Amino acid sequence: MLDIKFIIENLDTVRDGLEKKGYTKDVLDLDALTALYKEVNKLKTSSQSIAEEKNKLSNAIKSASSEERPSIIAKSKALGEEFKLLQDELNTKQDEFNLMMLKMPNMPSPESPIGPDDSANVVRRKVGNIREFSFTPRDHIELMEINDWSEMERIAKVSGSRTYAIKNDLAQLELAMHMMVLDKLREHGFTVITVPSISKEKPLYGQGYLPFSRDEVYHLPNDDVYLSGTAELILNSLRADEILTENELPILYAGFSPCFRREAGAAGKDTRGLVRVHQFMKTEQFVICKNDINESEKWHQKLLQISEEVLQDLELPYQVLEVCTGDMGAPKYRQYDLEAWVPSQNCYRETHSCSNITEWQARRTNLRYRENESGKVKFVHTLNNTGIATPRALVPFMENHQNEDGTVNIPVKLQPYMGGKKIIGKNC
RNA sequence: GGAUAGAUGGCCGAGCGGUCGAAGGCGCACGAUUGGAAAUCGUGUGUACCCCCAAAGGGUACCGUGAGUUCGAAUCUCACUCUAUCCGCCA
Repeated sequence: MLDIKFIIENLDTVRDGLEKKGYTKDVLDLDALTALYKEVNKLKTSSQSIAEEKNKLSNAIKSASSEERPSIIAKSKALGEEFKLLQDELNTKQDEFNLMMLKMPNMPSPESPIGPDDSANVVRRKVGNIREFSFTPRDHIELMEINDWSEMERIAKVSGSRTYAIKNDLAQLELAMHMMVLDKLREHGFTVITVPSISKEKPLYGQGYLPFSRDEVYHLPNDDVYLSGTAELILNSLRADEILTENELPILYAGFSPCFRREAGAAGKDTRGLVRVHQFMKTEQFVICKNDINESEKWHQKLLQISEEVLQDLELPYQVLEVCTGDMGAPKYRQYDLEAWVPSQNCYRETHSCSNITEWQARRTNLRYRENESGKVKFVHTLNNTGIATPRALVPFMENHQNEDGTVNIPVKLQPYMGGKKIIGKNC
């Protein structure tokens, strides 16, 4: 959420930001928003002055004589009626205003490339060499089949499409990746935390998932709860409504959780294999820091660096993509995606998404801190980034590290988490 | 699933229709005292919003959430949420 006062004082900047993010006037009308804000304030002023008068009368009653009492009560009662009418109108307008504010996206960073969709994303750098195969490489599905690493067809019968079951060394590999990343994050000062995948509705508004994309999230109507698509959802609301001390910041969470996504908008995309599934596991990096753009940009770079280290430790070639204004989601100020090379698709595929949200989420969750020097209460900045997400990360992993006989090499950094194994597969 | 108890400020805790934004304590900040500190004493100590160019000032709301009763609600009524304990079930 943005600050309404900021919006009003910087109408042109905000209009420009909206445009860059792909919001046209018929989606979000700033003139209507400011007019509504003024109307709400007017109603507030008049309803508050009635409340004031009413309070005065009520207070007068206790000291009034029994003769004056009935007339004061009658007066106060009449004011009460008037108050209620105004209050109803105010509530309606206020709800309308709140909804509009919930729909306002964050302003993009001036550093972000400007463009309407992913075609305008900019490759900032490529790291690692794309391997030249001396044989015809297999895709990850074939590799799983020849090594007896999966039960893809059978699990589809049990659990439906876009689910996966992997076994033997590959199952161990999946968990090993998370352990490796959690260890790394702990070394960087993160608090390792495992969180539920069950969420009430409110955190979805806090994160900025709602009111934007209800279709994407699983809803369990019997209990009116939702299945979380990322630990970010939970971690973002974990400290909601608190006023932290500045000394507590930054708060660094390494959150592990199963994640659920309906993939409603991805029909027909990546239907086979491990790239896009309804349920997966993710270790998430989440940062809560001071309200200072230099501070949060510093953390943004730090998070990016950590996930680059992860891909480097996994010895995967990757590129750093800076996401353009039109392709980043509403909550985001600035976003990088990391994409690892997938030989069978002859392209880079997203493994990490690293975002600075600035205070946009904190305004929604009402998460603040008291500044040491000024004693002022300010909204925190939040940031999030993937640590590692499986099984997707297994796709570039298997394909890049495969040998001609179908075995897969384990990079040195991961070997301790694989019981010292240097290579996995049926033929080794 | 069944049965009880409960939800008050940063924390503990009183209040059970008006004088309550809320006693008292702890904590915290500032000041006095001290060579310095501890102890002691004094003062202060929530958030959001509205009016106001701003400051000063004035006002409204908030005692889990939402509705209701009343001239007036932390206090009474209802619903909901959450927490604790016991029983049952269970990885």
